[in-house]
Amino acid sequence: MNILDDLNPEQKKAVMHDKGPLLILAGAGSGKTRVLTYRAAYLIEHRNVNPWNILAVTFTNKAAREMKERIDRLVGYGSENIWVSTFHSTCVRILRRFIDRIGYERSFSIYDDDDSRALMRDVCKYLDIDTKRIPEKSILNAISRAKDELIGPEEFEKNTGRDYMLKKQAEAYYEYQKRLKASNALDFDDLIFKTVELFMTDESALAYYQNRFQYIMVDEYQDTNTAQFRLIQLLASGVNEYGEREYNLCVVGDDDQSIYKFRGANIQNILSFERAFPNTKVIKLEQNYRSTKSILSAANEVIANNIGRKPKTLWTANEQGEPVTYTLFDTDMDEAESVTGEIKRMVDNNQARYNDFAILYRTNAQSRMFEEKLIRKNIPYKIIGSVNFYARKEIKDLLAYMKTIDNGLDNIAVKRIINVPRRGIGAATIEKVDAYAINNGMSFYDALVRCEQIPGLERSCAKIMSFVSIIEGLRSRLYQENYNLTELIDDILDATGYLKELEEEGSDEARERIANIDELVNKLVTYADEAEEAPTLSGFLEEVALVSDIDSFDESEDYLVLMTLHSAKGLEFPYVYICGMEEGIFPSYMAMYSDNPQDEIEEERRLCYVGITRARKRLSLTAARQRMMRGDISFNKPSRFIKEIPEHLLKINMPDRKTMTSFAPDDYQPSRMNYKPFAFSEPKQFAGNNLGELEYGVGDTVRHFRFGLGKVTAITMGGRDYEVTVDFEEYGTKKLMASFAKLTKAE
DNA sequence: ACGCCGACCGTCCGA
DNA sequence: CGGTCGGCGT
Repeated sequence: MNILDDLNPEQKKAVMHDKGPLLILAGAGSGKTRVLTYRAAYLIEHRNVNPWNILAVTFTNKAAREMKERIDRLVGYGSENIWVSTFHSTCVRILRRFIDRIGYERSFSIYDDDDSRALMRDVCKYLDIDTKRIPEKSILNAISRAKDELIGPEEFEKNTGRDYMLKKQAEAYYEYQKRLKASNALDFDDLIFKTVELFMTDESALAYYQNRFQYIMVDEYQDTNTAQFRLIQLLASGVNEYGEREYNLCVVGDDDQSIYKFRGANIQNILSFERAFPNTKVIKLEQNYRSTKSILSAANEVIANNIGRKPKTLWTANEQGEPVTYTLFDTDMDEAESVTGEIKRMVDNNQARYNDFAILYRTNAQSRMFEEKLIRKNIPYKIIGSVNFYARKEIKDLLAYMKTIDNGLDNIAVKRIINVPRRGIGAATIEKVDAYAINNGMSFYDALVRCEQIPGLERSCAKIMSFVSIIEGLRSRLYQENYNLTELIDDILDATGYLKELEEEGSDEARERIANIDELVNKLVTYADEAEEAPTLSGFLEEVALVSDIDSFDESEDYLVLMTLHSAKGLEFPYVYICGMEEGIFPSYMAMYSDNPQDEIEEERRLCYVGITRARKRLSLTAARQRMMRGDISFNKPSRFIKEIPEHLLKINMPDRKTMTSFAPDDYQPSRMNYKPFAFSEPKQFAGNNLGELEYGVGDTVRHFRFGLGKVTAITMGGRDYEVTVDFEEYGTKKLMASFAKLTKAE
């Protein structure tokens, strides 16, 4: 076999690169996954590298799974020993083995956002922090950013100065971290942070992994944060048998696709990689294999508006293809109706299947209108990232039972379910137990066990004891022979009366909850069947904690998929719709009016670039003049990103309905009153600017009073008016302002 | 202790 | 608009 045959020269160089740091700047669609997988295969087959010594890190489980499958197909056997997983899973695996060295128990819980918020609520109450003035969310956010930067509570406090707000946040950070520890729990950011901490404090643990991971590959490197960079740097800094540092680290990224600054991604990681790792070999992959020339040119034109990027130009040998289309609708409802209708028509005519399409948007809220239309049209669809399955109440309740059984120290889990279903244990009781637990340095659960010693609890104690005995009963069964996890969940549902309560309620909502519970049981069975090691409760909880919605996306199933532009990163589709191309939506209002609009608009633009480059054959952009947002009607201008695509690449569609009016004028500024960014009660800003509808579109023949007959070749918006390009039979091509030219449609 | 209702709020993106 | 929280009545 020669796997090198289907690679271009640059790709080949990357695959065959021997030792030392390698930075691959891989443009969108340039075959970076191919390079990574081939490289892994090449190392194994041609350099005699033991698969055991290779680590590949991705951002999503889906990407990890796919990479594994592709390597599997390339190398016969042994590939199962390659460690391919996400940053978070990698860290969990490491911590499960060594976290006791930094004072946690190896059975630690993983807190999701909800759990973290519940904990922070407790913390704020305890510290008397007025969450009206300092919302929990903002504190959690500050902590999260700090952890991204490897800043612990001590260092955070040092940097607070005299700022009251920051001082309070520092206090909360301390207490939050203290309580996580007491609950033997880690939040998402801790997974990375604590792994770095482990490696910094325990040389033998670090040496173990440095020795194991002699070749490291990182995908989507542009989205790593400082903590992740440090983690990779530590792992890659092992020495070989001659005592030399080789830095066999291969990272793949594209600075133009960096779209996660808001969650701490540090673009410097890619921009200064060469400085961090001396003698870095840099390889650029600039040939795009995915998109048509039209689509790629549009992408290049848009991203060219960003300054401070690594210079590169993607090119493709693919055909020119159809022009990118842009359609401005009256309302978001028209937009959804038309897009879904167009897709259905193509599928009905057997021109495409549903899974050839993707509808992309900036915010999850935009999915609503589409969903309504899809249901009405009976189109099979999947919305990625709307309500996370594991965030549903009944699922979280059951998981909290499992966590309580698995890790009795997990105070948040215990508090969540102590009165679910209702056992007559109220807030007052919980408060007393909690205070007792804190004063006596014990866990909430241990305090429950000793509730007889807690003053003022005489009446509730019986109720508490019955809860404790349920948990103890379930826990003891876990250690029986032949007891499996499916039985456990059945026993939980049974012993707690959870299922019974739902069955008795009999409402539609209750039925749906039961269906969700069944789904959870299914997932548990799947987990037990597919687990690589012996299935355990912690193993299942861990898997659940680390899945994201995109992981469940299966492109081989024939449904239409809708998702945010962020979720679409790394995917491709023949036909892509990017909807809601409006100022205030995309780019978002937050970016436009932030402290640093320049930077944030550039990030939005990169997001736009990511979106455009998802399309293989056809890209359709849409916008709406008016749109329902949070119950109000808002009016937005078309997105600046539309204007950044040169007109010769853009085909402006007129919606079917004859209601075209002008674009909003350029000086049309969103209102900032009332924190309602772009909502107006009346569209009065349009008054005096009514240019009348355009009765013609691109391709139509029109008549001008002086130039005679001509064919419309393009319509763009310039400022306050349409700019119409007409190819006249006698006078050649002219650009005209629609409101002045008085063009009429000729038959 | 608990359920209901109305006020209020926060507005994006996500592992 | 939709979720959450606090107040109030039972």
